[in-house]
Amino acid sequence: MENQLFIHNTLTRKKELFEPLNPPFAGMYVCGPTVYGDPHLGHARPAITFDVVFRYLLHLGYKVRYVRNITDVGHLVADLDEGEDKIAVKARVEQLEPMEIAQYYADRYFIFMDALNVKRPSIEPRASGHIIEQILMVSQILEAGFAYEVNGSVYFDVEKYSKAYSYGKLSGRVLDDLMTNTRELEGQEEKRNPADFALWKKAQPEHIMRWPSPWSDGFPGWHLECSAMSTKYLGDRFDIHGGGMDLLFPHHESEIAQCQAALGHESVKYWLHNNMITINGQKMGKSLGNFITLDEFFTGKHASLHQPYSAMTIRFFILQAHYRSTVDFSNEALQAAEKGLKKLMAGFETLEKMGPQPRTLPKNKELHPRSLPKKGGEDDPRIIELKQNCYAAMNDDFNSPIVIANLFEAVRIINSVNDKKETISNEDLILLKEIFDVFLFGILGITNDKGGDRSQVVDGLMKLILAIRQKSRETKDWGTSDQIREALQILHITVKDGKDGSIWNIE
RNA sequence: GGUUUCGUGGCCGAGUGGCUAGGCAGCGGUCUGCAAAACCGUCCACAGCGGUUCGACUCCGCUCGAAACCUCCA
Repeated sequence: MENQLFIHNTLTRKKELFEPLNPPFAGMYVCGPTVYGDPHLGHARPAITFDVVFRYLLHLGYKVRYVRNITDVGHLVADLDEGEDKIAVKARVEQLEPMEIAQYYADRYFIFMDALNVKRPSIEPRASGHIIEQILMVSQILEAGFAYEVNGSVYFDVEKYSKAYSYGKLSGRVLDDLMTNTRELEGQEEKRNPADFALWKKAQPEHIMRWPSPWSDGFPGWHLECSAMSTKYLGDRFDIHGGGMDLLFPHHESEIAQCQAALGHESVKYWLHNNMITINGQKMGKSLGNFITLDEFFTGKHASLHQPYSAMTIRFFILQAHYRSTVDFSNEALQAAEKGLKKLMAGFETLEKMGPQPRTLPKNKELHPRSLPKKGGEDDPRIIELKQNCYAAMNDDFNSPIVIANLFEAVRIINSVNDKKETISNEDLILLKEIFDVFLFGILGITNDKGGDRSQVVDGLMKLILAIRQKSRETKDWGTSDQIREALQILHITVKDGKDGSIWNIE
């Protein structure tokens, strides 16, 4: 199978063939969270999006180094580069060390990402641990002549940079517009141009988070950490840089400028951006105050939620949309995702129960019409096609909705075979199982998160109980059999009677 | 105002110049002690107006509407 992976590059706005700079290695950097609040649904989108990218690249055999930062310093509360550090503000309010806040929320982030089955990246560097690298980069930019120092602060000279390179190439912005349209804000008088951004800020006396530098005791500007850390861990040229679309400007635009100025060339080959999650048509975001935390989703404790939703429901919900589309949150949509996922998992369980079957030798002439005739010993072309479709979908800019649609088609075939409406070969069963293992579990990262209480004891008890119930059914003692089923339902154990006995699962 | 992007059936959400997306919900049927599940069939669509074309939901233009970014945000 040829795996020609095409990915959408924001820089060119086209799908491009993915050719890593140094195969079989692939480097990927993704902007991680600023740890000053509980992770919400919006944080889940990029984490899951790039988790799937990570998993697929690994599946294709690349040796991937995936770097996702933790921002624990440098983001200012408001008013551009003037103002207070978010984490410091939170620390003062809660009477804690800033690092205590960062640690607490970083831990919370990891807990919830683990629940969503997001693989841990190869490296998760923190901005506060890379002050030296950031200072070095400021020096490089100063030496290159694309920055200037004023009163202990250092600013990037956008106007001068624009004469040599293109500031705005990623976001499609024009410098003239930026200069005329940037708002006049307090504390901008140090800058030569409103479009300039801070590389290093001198700390005011009350500012808690501060580090010594050649220019002042201060802290790094908020675009710098990603440039410094990506360079440190992935080199001055690497393959993929990802993040939310809301970071396109000014964050990623400024990263490009910083690297170009400091290193003399751009460092990123492919820029990937995931779209936003909306609620009532608006972006779910911290600043709008319309976000729902992952904790609230899992517990159902939020006014907008009709019920709790499991981590896998959230993951599946996000993967049902393409990563470059907005996805609108609603209870209806989440419930549909929950049911769809349940159907998919039930289909897989059915497949496992069917297990390897002896090949049916004489081909039944009365097969279901949709079951295509098979030549001797050949695999079912539909199933081969499913597998090819899944690869084609992933290779087309990670089109997870199409992969899922094909998995539902696989479930249809499985159920149809289970109902004895058609027959497939042992090899086909194995191939179907492989498709689920590779795509649903391996690449999309779905896990079976139900039935957490299952143990050997429970399995044994259930076997006994269902055997007793089966006896009552055989004697048409419906009272007893219904009583058992209802009692089990109260314990959230659902029993379904099929042709070949009863099956059960814990809700 | 500028930049970027989008408007698909009851809801969510793919995709393509002519051929079924898929899920959830609905309707009819099969199966079944009942229930559930499953299977089969089925209804509902491409914002509006022009243009290009043998043919457009798909390309182009305009209109209307929506969002993101231009200030921290995933």
